[in-house]
Amino acid sequence: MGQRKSGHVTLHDVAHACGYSVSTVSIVLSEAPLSQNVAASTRARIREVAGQLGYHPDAFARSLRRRRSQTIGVLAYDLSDPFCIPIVQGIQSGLQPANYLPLLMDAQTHRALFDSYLKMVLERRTEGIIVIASWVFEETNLLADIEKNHVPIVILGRDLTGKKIDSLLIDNEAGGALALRHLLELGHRRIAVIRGPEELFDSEPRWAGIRREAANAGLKLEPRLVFQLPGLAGPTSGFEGGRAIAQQMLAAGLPFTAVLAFDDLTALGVVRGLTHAGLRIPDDCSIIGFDDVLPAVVATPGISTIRQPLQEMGLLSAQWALRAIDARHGVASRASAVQLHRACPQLVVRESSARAAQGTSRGRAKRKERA
Amino acid sequence: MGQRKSGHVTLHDVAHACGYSVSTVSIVLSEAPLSQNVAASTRARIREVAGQLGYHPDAFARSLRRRRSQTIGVLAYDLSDPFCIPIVQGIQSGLQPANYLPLLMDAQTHRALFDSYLKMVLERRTEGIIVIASWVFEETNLLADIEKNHVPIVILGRDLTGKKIDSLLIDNEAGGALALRHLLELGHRRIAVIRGPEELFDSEPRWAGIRREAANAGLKLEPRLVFQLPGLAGPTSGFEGGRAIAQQMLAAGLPFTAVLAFDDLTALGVVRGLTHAGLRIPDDCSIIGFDDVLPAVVATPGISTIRQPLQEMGLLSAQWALRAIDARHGVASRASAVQLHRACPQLVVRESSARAAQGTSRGRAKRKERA
DNA sequence: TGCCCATATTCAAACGTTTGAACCGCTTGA
DNA sequence: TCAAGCGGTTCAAACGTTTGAATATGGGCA
Repeated sequence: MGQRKSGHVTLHDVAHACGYSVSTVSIVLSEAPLSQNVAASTRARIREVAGQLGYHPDAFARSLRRRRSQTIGVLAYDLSDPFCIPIVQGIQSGLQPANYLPLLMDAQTHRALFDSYLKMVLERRTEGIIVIASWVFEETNLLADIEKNHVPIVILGRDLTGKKIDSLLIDNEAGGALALRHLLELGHRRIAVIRGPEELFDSEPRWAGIRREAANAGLKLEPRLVFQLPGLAGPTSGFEGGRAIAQQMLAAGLPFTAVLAFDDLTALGVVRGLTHAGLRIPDDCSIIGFDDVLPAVVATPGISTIRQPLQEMGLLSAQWALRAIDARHGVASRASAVQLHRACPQLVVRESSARAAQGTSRGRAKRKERA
Repeated sequence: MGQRKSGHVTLHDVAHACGYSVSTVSIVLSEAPLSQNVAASTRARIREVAGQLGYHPDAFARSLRRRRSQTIGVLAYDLSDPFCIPIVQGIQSGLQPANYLPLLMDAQTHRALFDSYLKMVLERRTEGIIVIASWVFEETNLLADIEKNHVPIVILGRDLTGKKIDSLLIDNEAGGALALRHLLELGHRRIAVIRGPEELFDSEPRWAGIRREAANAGLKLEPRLVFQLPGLAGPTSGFEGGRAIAQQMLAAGLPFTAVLAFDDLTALGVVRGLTHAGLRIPDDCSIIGFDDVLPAVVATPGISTIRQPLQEMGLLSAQWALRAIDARHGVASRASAVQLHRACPQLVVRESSARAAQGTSRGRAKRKERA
């Protein structure tokens, strides 16, 4: 039919087919302000022909000319972590109304991939970048390039306001405290804690919150019941770590009635480890996780956890990015200060936590206090 | 510094800064064949300046000129389904070596979103489209537009070869048979089956495989123990469905020692339902799922399941797409016939399936044969 | 008749690249 | 001495849009 060198239908094709000039066709199809001056009959005719030919405007040419890509880059450190998904969905729903498209990239925890994607994002002229919680992000020297190219960034999952980057994260300290308080309120005093891996930013403040809450309650945490997850590697490393630590816990020979795990996958690992050792959850031991990801919902027993409002956080990050873009184009007030949002964690009680064993009506007789 | 109207550093800026023409700079930085003719000192100088300025080529301008977007669109029906993630990763790793980038979009099961994304994909001139298993895809009239614009499509998760679309899917029939065979080999005869929702393409052949295997083994499936999942809505609808059906199963009053669930989330729902009714898995009842998604791995007991090689399938789909693109550019042999690949399902035995209750050494005494 | 206004349409330049062809100054073999 | 060749660099046109300025057409009004 009317196609030219490239396989695509162009404005030129449509113009040729209906006898008007490229300009007119462009004005009509892009609904430019000028299109009010175009005769209604012409408009109709052009639209009709465009439809017949299956015309879709070329985003490259358009973006090149308009200098807007209508795209923002989303860099996830690992999509296979169920943690990322709700965030991505939130971002998407935040972008949708503004007709922006997320350019989603999964670094799969590979540093090299991360860098190369960051470069691609820059090349594709995304008007903003949202980074989902990445270890090493700040080291990368691409950050300088990003600044040179004036692309606004939002980071989700850690505080980089010190580097003048808008940051959004959960209030880890409050979350840690909330988790411990829940266990305390259920009457637990002998509580094992699994701290997060050292290279993860969340680990420290979460642990601080736990200690604070313990201090408030006059509880002294037994140091031998405090464990530390090894570094992360792969999506199930939290699970494996939790499982291994559960065994260590039992081997330690100290009594405990509850475990506060760093996150949900770790909690699920603990469930596995303790269950295999013959304990029952929550009758013999309560467990609480963190994040509230899908596996925590569908496991049995359902895992009590501290919920991160991931979707809301994603949404907000998208809105921030859009605002920053507007500012760059002079729409909104320019040069507002760098922002920080600490999302509020929320306790979700499911089946993995229950009153401490002694004197409970619900629990069956404890069969083994420990291995 | 040297920036011009757009906030970005352009070839022109670099040329200006180092005193060479735009052409030379382009030739050097894009490593065109001609760059061998450029003096080594010039090359070095240009690279140096480009680096200093933080130059990144504008993908729009480049793609416009080269008529290659180096991008393929990936349309997932719902990213929050853990099923999608390994596929996406597979696609990504298949695209990586060819330096193609996936433009990932999550339709979130919304028909309207799906259409608008499809349109965007077309506008962004992705050179190919991979669709992950979508109910209604074939209905959409955009399909005609896609054809008009000559963009190769691959669909993952159903057979659309009838519409001349390359298709990749699991051998559902073999998978269903495999699942049943596993239960039979463990000595189960009273087996409940949960069929998939009607609108899902996988449901029917999977059920056919089950019936075939049953017939082979001379087993007659009890019709009152065959259930049907209601239509899907949301990521946890499979779980909720399985849970509800587990209760119906018990209420039916018929003995059964195993459940063959449509997928893993359904299986997890069944675990929840039966566990709450006081049964133990697998001692009192074996359960097998389908897919092998993350929650099935980290649940306790781990869910025995039929694994789909999702990552491999994703990888293959990417390779197909790339091949089709090559063909369009005359590199590979043109016009090969439409392709179909049925991936081979694989049994993964975990903890949710065990020998049938009677006469087993492993199982504890069955406490309730049924509710 | 000439002038202005409104309406409907087109011109042409730009966006930032890539690339075939052209150019320039030198050497070199005939 | 000259044509040919070559290394190194630049010209200029194109890719498909958008858009401010320009054009053509036709009244209406003085």
